[in-house]
Amino acid sequence: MVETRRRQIEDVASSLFRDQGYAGTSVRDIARGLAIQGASLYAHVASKEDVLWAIVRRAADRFERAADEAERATSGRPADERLEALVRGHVGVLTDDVGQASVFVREWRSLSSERRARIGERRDAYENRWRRLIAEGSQAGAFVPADPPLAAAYLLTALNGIATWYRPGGPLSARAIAAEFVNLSHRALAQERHP
Amino acid sequence: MVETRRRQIEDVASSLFRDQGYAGTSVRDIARGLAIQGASLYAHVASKEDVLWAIVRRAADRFERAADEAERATSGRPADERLEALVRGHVGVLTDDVGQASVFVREWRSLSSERRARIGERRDAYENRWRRLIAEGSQAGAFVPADPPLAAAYLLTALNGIATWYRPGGPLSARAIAAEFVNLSHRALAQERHP
DNA sequence: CCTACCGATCGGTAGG
DNA sequence: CCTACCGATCGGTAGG
Repeated sequence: MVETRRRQIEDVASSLFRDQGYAGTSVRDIARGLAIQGASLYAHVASKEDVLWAIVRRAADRFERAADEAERATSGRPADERLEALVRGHVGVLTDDVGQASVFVREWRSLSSERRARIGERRDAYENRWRRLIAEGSQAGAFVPADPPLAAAYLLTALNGIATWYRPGGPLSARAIAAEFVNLSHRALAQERHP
Repeated sequence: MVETRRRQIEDVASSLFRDQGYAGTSVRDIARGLAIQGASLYAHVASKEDVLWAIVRRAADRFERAADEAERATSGRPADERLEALVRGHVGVLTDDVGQASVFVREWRSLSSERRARIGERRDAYENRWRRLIAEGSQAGAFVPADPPLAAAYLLTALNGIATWYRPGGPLSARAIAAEFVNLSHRALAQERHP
């Protein structure tokens, strides 16, 4: 099946791009991971950049869907609950496919300028969801007043760090990481409730 | 002066490595930034990797010195004060020379395996200082109990994110960033004092 | 998916 | 610091 082969290519490429970077990975490296000749890759893809583009777009889709779902499930709830859902969703996307997610996080700058601009907009829109929530929570008194752009950048990069060091099957389960990162993020922002 | 030219090379290279990555930057790109021929660079450096190596080492020196100074200045003080000093020092290193710091943060993986292992050790030792402080603070009751490796990873990558988006002369001063990031980090870990 | 191949660019050297 | 140059590798194409 054509789709399946494309996926294999993207999976192998994700893992190589993650380890060596896009520029540091050759078309022949990718082909070697599939046990085919370098030139044979072009039976399936139009260019090296197309592979990166496909990976980045699919990852962007996943982050957006996770945020949609988190916001849907917690709409109307207090800001700290909505934050928890957003964090949990984001961490889930990272740990479910670290290769893909880390390429999204780190290698999107290697895209050609037009494509870079396009996912740049999607990244901004995604980050804006976090800023908005932080602004709302600050105004509602649920959060300690914070600068929304700075606090969003702080949180998101803290979470995205997972893409750098997480290994499935390692000593830390995805669940344990999510639990701790939810706690840290919650405490960083949420107002203490004094009983 | 030989030292000065080396510095110019490293500064130009830092900025290019930051924007395009080490693998995505050619020796001729660096030379162009100095208005000399690509081959002329080799009158000053032995290899492209030597330039990366020099940048990474100097950045590592600065992070370690900042942590030494922070620990010296707050030794014997409560854990939350020591954390503040460590955060402030780390952020200061990042904002004082973003180019160099971001190469340290992101491009050290491009070093040859022997050198990568050597700064890997230094990075581990640096991260261990944070883990140790978090463990001590957790035990002393100054911090909400946290998993030291996870919490250290969370904090450090949150701070290191500055290397990605900070531009000197931008809308956010280094001082304002440091203040907000100190607050966020403090709240993420510190036990509330109930009056 | 393969073989054969291409022009461009890479990091780096020789010799001034 | 320059000119002239090198072998290796790069992304990609032609033609099966």
